[in-house]
Amino acid sequence: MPELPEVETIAARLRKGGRNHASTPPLLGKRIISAQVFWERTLAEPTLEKFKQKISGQLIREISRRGKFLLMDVSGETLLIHLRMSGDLLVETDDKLLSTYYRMVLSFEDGIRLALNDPRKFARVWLTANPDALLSHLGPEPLAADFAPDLFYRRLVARRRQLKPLLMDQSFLAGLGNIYTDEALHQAGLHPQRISTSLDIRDAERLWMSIRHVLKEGIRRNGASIDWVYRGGDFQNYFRVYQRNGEPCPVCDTPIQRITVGQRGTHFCPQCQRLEE
DNA sequence: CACGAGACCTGTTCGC
DNA sequence: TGCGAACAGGTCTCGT
Repeated sequence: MPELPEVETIAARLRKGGRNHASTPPLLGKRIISAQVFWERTLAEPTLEKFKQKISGQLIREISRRGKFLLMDVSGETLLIHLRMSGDLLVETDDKLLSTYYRMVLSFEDGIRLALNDPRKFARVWLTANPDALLSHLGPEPLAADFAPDLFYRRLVARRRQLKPLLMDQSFLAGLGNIYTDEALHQAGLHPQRISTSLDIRDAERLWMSIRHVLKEGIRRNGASIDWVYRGGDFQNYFRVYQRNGEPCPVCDTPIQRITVGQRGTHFCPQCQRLEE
């Protein structure tokens, strides 16, 4: 489910509380009373015993995001959550029933709970004093002020790879997944299988702009909500190519095509995104 | 180094 | 209707 805009939306909701439809209290400044883990592999680090003991009584001091990781600072340590394919975080009160797909629940003071809902069980949670061990391999934040187009160009031509798998490589750039990569490449008019070294500075600048534009739009729409994992965003209504195979390209009306690139379903316009000039 | 296949998981949708 | 295959917003590890 979650790429950068979805994780950013969730982080903001946990920080400030839910706005629009679902009104939930902020977790910032709240104290954790206890933890329950229903699928052991969800907890990557430390052991279940140590985790329960260390997390109890902790105050949430800060909530942030790096790439697709959600970070919650507690005293001396950081709680990191990666939602992978089907994870979601729900804030609720403890008179609600636990869902079958809850893999971990943190109970806060005032009867508030944070539930990690994750049907496919891919999500992972870490509690560590050294979050950099997990985060240091990540590439730049695409929305950061110091992520400049010329830096992006240099990184692109430093490797010889197809654009789509390269953009989704978290060590190259942190935060893009299948949806936003397809959308950004379409907007930039670049074929997903175009080789990175073949780009000139103008191509790179266009792609830089498209990536940032698409991510900002995603955040503005509170992320995308598709399938049965609904979370309140509506960016799915603004997809130009993702899961729109057969539908007309919004730019030129050519039917959108679906191919497989790097084992991932890939959507593009064969007219706007040509392999060779 | 780059790439493909297979794992990890469960649920939905599609095709016969 | 039923049943298997394909597919799903991610990442890791292994072999070539």
